[in-house]
Amino acid sequence: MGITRKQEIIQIASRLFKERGYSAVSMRDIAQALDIKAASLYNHISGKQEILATLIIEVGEEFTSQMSQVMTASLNPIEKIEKVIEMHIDVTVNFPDNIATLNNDWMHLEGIALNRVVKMREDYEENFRKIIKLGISEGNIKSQHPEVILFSILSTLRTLYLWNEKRGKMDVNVLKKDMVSVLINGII
Amino acid sequence: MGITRKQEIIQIASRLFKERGYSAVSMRDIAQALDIKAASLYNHISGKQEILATLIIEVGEEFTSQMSQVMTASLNPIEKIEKVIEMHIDVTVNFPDNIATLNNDWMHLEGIALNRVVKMREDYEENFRKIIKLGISEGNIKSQHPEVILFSILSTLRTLYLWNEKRGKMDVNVLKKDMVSVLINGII
DNA sequence: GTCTATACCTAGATAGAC
DNA sequence: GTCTATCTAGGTATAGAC
Repeated sequence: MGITRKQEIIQIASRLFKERGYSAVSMRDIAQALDIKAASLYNHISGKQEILATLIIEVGEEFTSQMSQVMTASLNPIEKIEKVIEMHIDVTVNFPDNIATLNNDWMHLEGIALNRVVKMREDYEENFRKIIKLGISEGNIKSQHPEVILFSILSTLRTLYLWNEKRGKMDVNVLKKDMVSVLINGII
Repeated sequence: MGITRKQEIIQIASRLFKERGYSAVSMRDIAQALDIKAASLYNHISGKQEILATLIIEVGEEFTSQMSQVMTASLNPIEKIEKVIEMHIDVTVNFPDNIATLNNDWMHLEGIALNRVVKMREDYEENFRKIIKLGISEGNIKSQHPEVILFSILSTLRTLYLWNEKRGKMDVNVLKKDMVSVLINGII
């Protein structure tokens, strides 16, 4: 009961999309990496768009579900941010290629898949923003532009996937501890 | 004495590359945005590769030159990091489209242009790493994995270009002050 | 489930008229 | 400096044999 051929195609494709981007990878490239001909791919997927939509929505739903767990947990804002950072590191370790494609190629989605993903992203940001604003109003977070805080943390987390060579040598739990420390307490 | 047709082509192209990525933008797209035919582009540039190389190297050299000024300035490590943050915000304001392409499409460069850009990037990171390590050894920066600090700050700075809608409403000097504060002192 | 063959389209780029 | 016309290569996708 290994993975299906469809999952295999999506896995290989996401690795190629990460390296070269969706538009620069052809169906022939994907097929070649699987040692089959391009035409054979169409027995398992409807087209290139389906590959893109599947792998982006897979990781998008993971983020959505994890974020909603954080939102309903009984933690203070700082603790929630810590959880979000740790969660983001876990998802990056589990779906590094999907995240690259989500970040860089979401705009090549077509139809309702595009709308879904844009909405997921907005909801995710809005939840994060709520945590930060609550922390500011409670006096636990510096009274700074919440957008600057949101952007700084989120852009670091979103590009974690680029950091695999160095992270590979580092224990995930050490990385979490250090990341939380740097992003919350600063570097001084 | 306005800009040349070549500069105009590169300007339009960089905006399109930012929005859709290098591979998804055709020479016909670029031509259409200039209200001419694709064949006419070749009177001003040798091909699509030249457009890519020109706009990436332009901003790459800007970063390189600005970073070397910071390195030779008589400032302590924390002050140097502040300067790098401020510098990065300035370059982002001046070259937002070039930075998007540098970040996302550098791997589509061919020949020696690719080597040059990869080296520029490595040198830039290495300079930043030196500042952080010196700060740690002098006791002004937290004794944490320097790579985590480097990565956190750099990934925030590199994706600043994505943040144009909100930044547009914010004064550049306020943004610099807040960014320095968040990245150096944290959010608490 | 994979193949060959192919349809149809769009890509980057060039030639030569104006 | 821009045009039309065109070349060649490569793209996504389908039909039908095995």
